[in-house]
Amino acid sequence: MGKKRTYRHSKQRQRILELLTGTDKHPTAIWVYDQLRKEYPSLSLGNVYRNLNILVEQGLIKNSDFMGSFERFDANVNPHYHFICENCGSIVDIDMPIENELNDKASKTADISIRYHKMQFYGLCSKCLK
Amino acid sequence: MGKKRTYRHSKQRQRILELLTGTDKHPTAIWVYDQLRKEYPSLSLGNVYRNLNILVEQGLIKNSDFMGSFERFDANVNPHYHFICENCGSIVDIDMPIENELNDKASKTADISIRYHKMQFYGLCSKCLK
DNA sequence: GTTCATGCAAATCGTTTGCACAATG
DNA sequence: CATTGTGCAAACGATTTGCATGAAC
Repeated sequence: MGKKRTYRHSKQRQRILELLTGTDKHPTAIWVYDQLRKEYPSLSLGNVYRNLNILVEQGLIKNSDFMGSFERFDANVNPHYHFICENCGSIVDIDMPIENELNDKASKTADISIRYHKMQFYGLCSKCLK
Repeated sequence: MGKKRTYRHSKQRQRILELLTGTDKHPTAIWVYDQLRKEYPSLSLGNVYRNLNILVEQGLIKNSDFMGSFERFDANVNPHYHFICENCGSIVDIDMPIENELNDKASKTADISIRYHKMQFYGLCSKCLK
């Protein structure tokens, strides 16, 4: 039995979503907080976090994180891609050549100069496949 | 004039590096700490962090971080790649198709099943190019 | 009126730092 | 002996949570 959860309407959450859909930045919680404090002077940062997480739950926004909240250290200093198991969280180096053409391809989509890229694959590792 | 810095030999740092080169995991600081505490019961976590950062400075290990220490929220929930400016830190969505063949290519390098991938390009944005 | 949303402050968690002492070169 | 490394504890910064009150349905 999944926990049931109902969402009520909230002006603050509504405005947070509007702020996010209205910008091409990738805002942090504090940015949202600073913007919205002008309209709701009593707004609390904790509530911004709560609503951002609810919007993620609802699938209305995405949280761009990477490998979780821990720093990870790697003695393999050569450029390489990573695989992250969605079930157990283990991280594996992927032994395939770097696709440098992607840098050129991506450069052409905007007025930017690209030096390198990082890539992470997500799925299930051998252990978790069984 | 860059600040000069000399590194002395330290058994703890030596062992931290050995631990990292001897594993294919991508350890966190606490993992290293727990391993090494068996050998050095008085070891402090703060010192582990200090040494990990020194090893990164020396280019002997890598710190796999992503977009800095802040969570970033994005109302664009469609899969897309990101560009991150190395100078100003701004994040831009990259408007190019997802390279799904890469999932197959990467799957073949190990016994894993891949559902999707993320990619981040790094370089200079239009503002910082000038 | 039951449940969810809010503000506030305190708590939590990963990481960094100040300090006094020990080890290195 | 000048400088770096260490342990310890406190500080830090981003995020979460407990609690009492207010709003939604």
